[in-house]
Amino acid sequence: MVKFTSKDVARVAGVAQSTVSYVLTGKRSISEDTRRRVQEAIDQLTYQPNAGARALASQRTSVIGLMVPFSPGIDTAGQLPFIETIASLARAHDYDVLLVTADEGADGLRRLSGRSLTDAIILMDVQVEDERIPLAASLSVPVVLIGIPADSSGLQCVDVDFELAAKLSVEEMVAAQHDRVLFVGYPAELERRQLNYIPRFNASAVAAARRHGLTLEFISPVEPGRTAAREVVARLLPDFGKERLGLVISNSQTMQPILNALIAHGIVPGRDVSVIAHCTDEVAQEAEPPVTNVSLEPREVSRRAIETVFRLLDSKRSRPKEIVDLVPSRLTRRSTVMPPPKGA
Amino acid sequence: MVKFTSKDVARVAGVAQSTVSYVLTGKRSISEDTRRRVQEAIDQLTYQPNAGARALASQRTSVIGLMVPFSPGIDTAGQLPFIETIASLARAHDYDVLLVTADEGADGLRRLSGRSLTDAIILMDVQVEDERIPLAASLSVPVVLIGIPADSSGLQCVDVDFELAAKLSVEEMVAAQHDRVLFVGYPAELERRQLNYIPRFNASAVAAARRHGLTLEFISPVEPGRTAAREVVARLLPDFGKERLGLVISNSQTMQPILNALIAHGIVPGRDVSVIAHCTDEVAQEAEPPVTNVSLEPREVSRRAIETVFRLLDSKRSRPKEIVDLVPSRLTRRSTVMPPPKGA
DNA sequence: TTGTAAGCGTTATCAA
DNA sequence: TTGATAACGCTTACAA
Repeated sequence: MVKFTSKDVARVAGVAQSTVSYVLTGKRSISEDTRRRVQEAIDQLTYQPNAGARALASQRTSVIGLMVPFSPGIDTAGQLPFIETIASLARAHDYDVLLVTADEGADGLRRLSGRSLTDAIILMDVQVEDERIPLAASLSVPVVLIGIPADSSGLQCVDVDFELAAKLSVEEMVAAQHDRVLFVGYPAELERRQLNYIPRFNASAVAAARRHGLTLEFISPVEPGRTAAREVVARLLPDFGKERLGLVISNSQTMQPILNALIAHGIVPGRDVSVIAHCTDEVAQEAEPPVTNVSLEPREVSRRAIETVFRLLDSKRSRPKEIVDLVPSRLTRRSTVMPPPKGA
Repeated sequence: MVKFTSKDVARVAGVAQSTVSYVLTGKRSISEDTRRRVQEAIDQLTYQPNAGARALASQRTSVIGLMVPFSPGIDTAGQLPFIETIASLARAHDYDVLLVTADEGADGLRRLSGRSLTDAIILMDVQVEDERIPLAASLSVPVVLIGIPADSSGLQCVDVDFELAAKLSVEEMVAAQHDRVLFVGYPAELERRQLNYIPRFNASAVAAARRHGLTLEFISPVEPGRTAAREVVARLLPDFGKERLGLVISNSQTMQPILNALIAHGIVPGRDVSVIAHCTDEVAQEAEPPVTNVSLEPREVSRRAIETVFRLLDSKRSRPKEIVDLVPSRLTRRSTVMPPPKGA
């Protein structure tokens, strides 16, 4: 397969090479006749501009770097909606996505920026103390964070509103008049990684509980999978029936195993215990049984991240002030929360 | 952040610009003294070569294109191990990964190749009749397929050995002396997409069953999620206990819902029914209950795909003959298959 | 409205 | 072992 250049197109169309470029970029007004001849030549040769040459001349790559938290023990399923949405929306803006894994760390960022591989970078799964953050703020390409670091100065952040999610969960438990609410926490691997949403979620839960005079307990860490779930449920076994017990399951991956473990002991969510999970609506709907949830909105988070990227790319140099953009959760009732007691 | 070029490095090191290039690429022998001075200048300026310029001059991008089957209704969780493995292994070879979604179709391939965005392309989830295939074979960049199209001429394919997986499943059911084996099939969306592994899996199952005089039934399509699973189990309900029934669950996503539905009816896998699933070992191990499985090996498939990519990149021009590389499944017993009857 | 030509930052050839 | 220098294929002033 021979590859043609804009010079070839120019020759066929009988114009200057620069005219071909101007037809393509639209940065100059072109007579209708010329435009047509050039376009015909382009079609005839199935010409496409060379990306490297374009990047070199224009200082723009039309590529967005996406650093994803692939590493052992990560919530594998939860990442895909982010990646998918970012890839699709980037293309809608005529950008491509270069995928790098978080295990490259700060060096990865240095590489993307230093080699001018991308015009902007999106960082997923930012940690509280994250070596990439101070670097990110000093790069020549704009960086948008998904997640919130301890110090986000100079950077744009987008994240799920974990505070709201925790608050909604607690309030729903309060409304259903529970004596005791347990927060079933995150896998040790996630806690170790200092994802700041964990303290945000928990602190907000504590605050909301205090406001309503509710006692809160935290079980943590809890691994995903059946074994850990069975242990958690076994530990609670003596208390079911004695009191109105509510479980808030913080992590998507531990939800179904916990439900299974409950059911295995004949404990029916919505009758013998209340369960609220923090997960996407799709996951909640397809759970067994469908579980009342406060939503995660990975697609909306991604949409806003991409939007922020393009805002930054547009407003070259006039760096907009940093913001933390939180996507609110909605609570959807699916009958795993017990109705308030008869007497009420 | 100022960006330095190899010219700057040359000035600082007191050498010609081309010498800097040669130090970096190692395509020329350099005196130890010069190399050191250049390296010091590089370190001092934290110089990194511009990717676009490099691609333009060298005709190599050091980027691999990965086309992934993101689209509504796809097995979201199952894709990630592929993507992750490919991204990591590419980096190990000093390549980056450009992610494009399959909804771009053949145009996406044309773009990657035509604009010289990538040195090679990996196509995931190839369909039987796939508009991208004839195009792929004619591109100037090598293409490796994950999945097998109707006509793979001129292309390298890597895939899970679905035939073997089906055969192992049937043989295990035969060994446990089942009267009747049901294959619980794939979601309609997957069947519609003409993924060739579906007929491969099913045909192999039929052939193996015939060899052993076993009757096979197929339930298909079966959507993922609780609703469809409950329907399937409800339909079978009259037959449990009357005969030795075996279920082979073809699709990872329908497995847990089916298990849940069985358990909800008091039907215990491994005692009242046999279940074998085709899924990764991780998923099988964490299922409730842990399920006997024939393995999917997404990481091994990805590893071989990347290996093939680099083989093709090395053997420029001397295009190796096309191959279909199948990754074998292993059967792992986890007690969801009933022991053979006492009398035996 | 169009053409000419100077870069962009590398690689790689040709001399030395 | 090293230095000049001509590509690489585009974008974008500067002229016309």
